[in-house]
Amino acid sequence: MLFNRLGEPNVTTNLIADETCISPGNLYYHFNSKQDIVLELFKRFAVQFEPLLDVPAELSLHAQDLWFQLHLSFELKGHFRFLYRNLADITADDSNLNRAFKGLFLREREAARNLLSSLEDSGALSIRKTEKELLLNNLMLSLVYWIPFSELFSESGLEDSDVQVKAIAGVLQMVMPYLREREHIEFAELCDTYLAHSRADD
Amino acid sequence: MLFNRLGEPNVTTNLIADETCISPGNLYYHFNSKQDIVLELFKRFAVQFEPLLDVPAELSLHAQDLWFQLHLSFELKGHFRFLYRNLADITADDSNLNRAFKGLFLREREAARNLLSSLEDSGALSIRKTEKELLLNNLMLSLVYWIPFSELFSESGLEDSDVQVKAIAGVLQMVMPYLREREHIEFAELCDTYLAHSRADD
DNA sequence: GTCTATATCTAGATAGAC
DNA sequence: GTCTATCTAGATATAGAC
Repeated sequence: MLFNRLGEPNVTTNLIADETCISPGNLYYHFNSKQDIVLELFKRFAVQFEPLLDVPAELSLHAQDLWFQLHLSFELKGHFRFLYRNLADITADDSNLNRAFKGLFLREREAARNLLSSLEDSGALSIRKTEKELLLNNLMLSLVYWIPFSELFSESGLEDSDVQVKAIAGVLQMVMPYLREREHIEFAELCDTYLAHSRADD
Repeated sequence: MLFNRLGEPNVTTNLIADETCISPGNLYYHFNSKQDIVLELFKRFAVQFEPLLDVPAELSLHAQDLWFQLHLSFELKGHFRFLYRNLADITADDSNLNRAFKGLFLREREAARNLLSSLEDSGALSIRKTEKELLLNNLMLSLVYWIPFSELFSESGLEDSDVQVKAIAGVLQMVMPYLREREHIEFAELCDTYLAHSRADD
C-alpha cells in the first residue's frame, strides 16, 4: 500500500515498521532486507498472475470474455502497480527480480500470441506475420505500461474504474482492425457500451 | 550520459564530478543541486523537442515524411532516455518538472491529434470520434514509453537502429487501419522496407 | 518475537583556502 | 573557478536486552 502510494524508493523501512505498528528491529526480524520485502510482494503478484497467463485451450473468443480477462489482469496489476511504475530501477537492483519479470513478460506475450492464433484458427482474425509481431509489441506496451502512463495524469492508477475501461478498450481497439466484420462489430459495440457507461459515471 | 547509462537515481554527484574531471565542490559551484542538473538537462531536451511539436500547416502527409518526423522524435528522446525511464520518480520529486512534462505530453497529444485531423481533411483517414481518442491514447503510450519498454529487453535503448525501426513501425501500424487504401498500402510498404532492411543488419 | 538504541554507510551539500 | 576536507541527514541494517 505504501509502495503504491509513495513509490518504492520513497518508502523507508522505518515508515513500513511505523505503519505496521511494529519496531524497525522487528521488521528486520521478519525480513532480511528491504529488497526482500519487494521480492515477497512480487512473489504474491506472480502467484496471482499465473492463472491469468494460462490461456485455456477451450477459451471462448467472445468479446465479453476477453474483456473480463483483461479486466482481471489490469485489476491485479493495479494492486501491485508500484512494481510497474519503477520497473527500470526495481529490476536493475536485483537480477533475480529482473529475470523473473522478463520471464513474466515473455509468457504474457506468448499468451497474447496464442490468443491471436486461436482467433486466426477460428477464422475471426486475419493478420500478416510482420503485422502480428508489431501488434504484439504494441499490445505488450499497453499491458505493461498503461498503469504508470495513466498515473502521470490521474494519480489514481487504475483504482478509478474509468481509467481501467479506457485501458481495456484501448487494447481491444488495437486488435479490432484485424477482426472479421462480425467480430469487429461485436468488439466495437462492447467497447462503446462500457465507454458510455463509464462516462456516465462522471 | 551517466544518467542514461546508470539511471538517474544511481548516479551520485561525486560520480558526475569524477567523470567530468572536476571536484565535487566545483560541481556545486556550477549547479545548486543534483535536481538542478536534471532540470538543466530537461530544458535542453525541451528546447530541442519544441520544433518537433509544431506540426506545420503545410505538412506533407506522405509516409516517408511521417517516418522521418517520428525518427527525429524517437532519436531525441533516446538521447534523453533517462528522463523517460524514471518518469514517475523524476517528476514526483519536482513539481516544476512535473508540470513541464505534463505540458509537453499534452502538446504532443495535440500535435498527434492535428496530424490525424489533417489526414481526415485530406480524405486519407477516416475514424470515429471515440476511436480517435483511444487511438491517441495508444499513440501517446508508444511515444512516451517505447524507450523504457525496449530497454527492458535490449539495454541499448534506441541507440540500436533496429529498435527504433520497430518503434516507428509500431506507431504507424496503429494508424494504418484507419487509412484509405492508397495511403494504407503506401504506409505498409514503407514499414516493410525498413523492417526488412533492419533485419538484414543482424 | 518484540523492543530500544545504535552502528554504518552513503548520499547530497557546504566551508573556506587558494 | 577550483580545490580539499567536512558536515549533515537520512537510510538500511544490526546488537543485545527483555
